[in-house]
Amino acid sequence: MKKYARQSKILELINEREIETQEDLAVTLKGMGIDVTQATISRDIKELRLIKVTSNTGKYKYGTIEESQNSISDRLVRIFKNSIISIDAALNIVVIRTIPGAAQICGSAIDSLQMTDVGGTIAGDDTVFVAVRKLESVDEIINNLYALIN
Amino acid sequence: MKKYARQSKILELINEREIETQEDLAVTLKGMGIDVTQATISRDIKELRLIKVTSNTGKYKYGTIEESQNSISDRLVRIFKNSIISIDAALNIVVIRTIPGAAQICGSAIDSLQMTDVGGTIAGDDTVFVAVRKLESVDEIINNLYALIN
DNA sequence: TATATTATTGCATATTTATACACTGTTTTC
DNA sequence: GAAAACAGTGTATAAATATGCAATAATATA
Repeated sequence: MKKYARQSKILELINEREIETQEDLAVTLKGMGIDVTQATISRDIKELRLIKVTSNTGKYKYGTIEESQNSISDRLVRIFKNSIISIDAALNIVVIRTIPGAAQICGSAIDSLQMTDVGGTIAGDDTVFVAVRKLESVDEIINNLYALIN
Repeated sequence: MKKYARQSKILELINEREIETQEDLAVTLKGMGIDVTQATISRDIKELRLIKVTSNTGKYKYGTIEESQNSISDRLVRIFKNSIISIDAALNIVVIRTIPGAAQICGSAIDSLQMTDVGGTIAGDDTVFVAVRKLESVDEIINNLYALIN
């Protein structure tokens, strides 16, 4: 039973190097004396719950969910950056204008940020209304949003 | 520019249904009037940082890193369950016996749990030593480990 | 110990995913 | 406003991944 020894090495390897494919991993392991095929690695990866993530270079690489934690909000930030046109306020409503069709996804993004004092959001096609609980918090929320897109 | 509207729908869909493949997603979107090919979805999935996870049924499905958070330690638990033979103590050292070859991965797993008062671990082939900082904490750590495998 | 059961793996291949290239529409620059 | 630079997408296909089946090894059972 050398399954766990192999899986242990796999975890080690994906932390140390940029492993782009399962074949990659198979070759590397072979170089370390662990003889295994891509098929088995596919099964190992499923068991270990490894995921394919984009590395800094834009290439795909294997990683763990844990280490991808950080980049969770990267998605949201990217979406904001690319689709928000303006942020404004009308009393306790923050009004966000987006490029056409992007309001829904910006709304979900804001929801997922779970900012304090945000009561909820509603999105049309190119506009999001963010309901703020306290008038005093409006500025802070706007600042936070600006911070994200800069 | 309907990219963001589409991506928004994609996020919605993978939360509502078990989307197994990109083709799956393409067909579903088509049914909703959003005409798109698998190639574009591949690109969307990269941008949205979606991942392929195993659903309850053992099948693959697409999901977000966020929602996979919970299952982080599932991997460790599974490994423990399958490879630990016994847990014992010698003064401030917790001694874990595993099936041959599995000690390394159990060691990493314990490290990643970041339990309080665990100074460090060292693993051979079928044995892990866990150095505990305080004698009083040994029992608690052993209990925690037992809890994991039951 | 012999037999039955289960787990692990490779091989071959079907399925799935990523991408080079070309085309179109949009934005920027001069 | 024309030219240039860029973003988004489909098509076709290369590349990568998952899996049915069969063989083998490990484990449990009688």
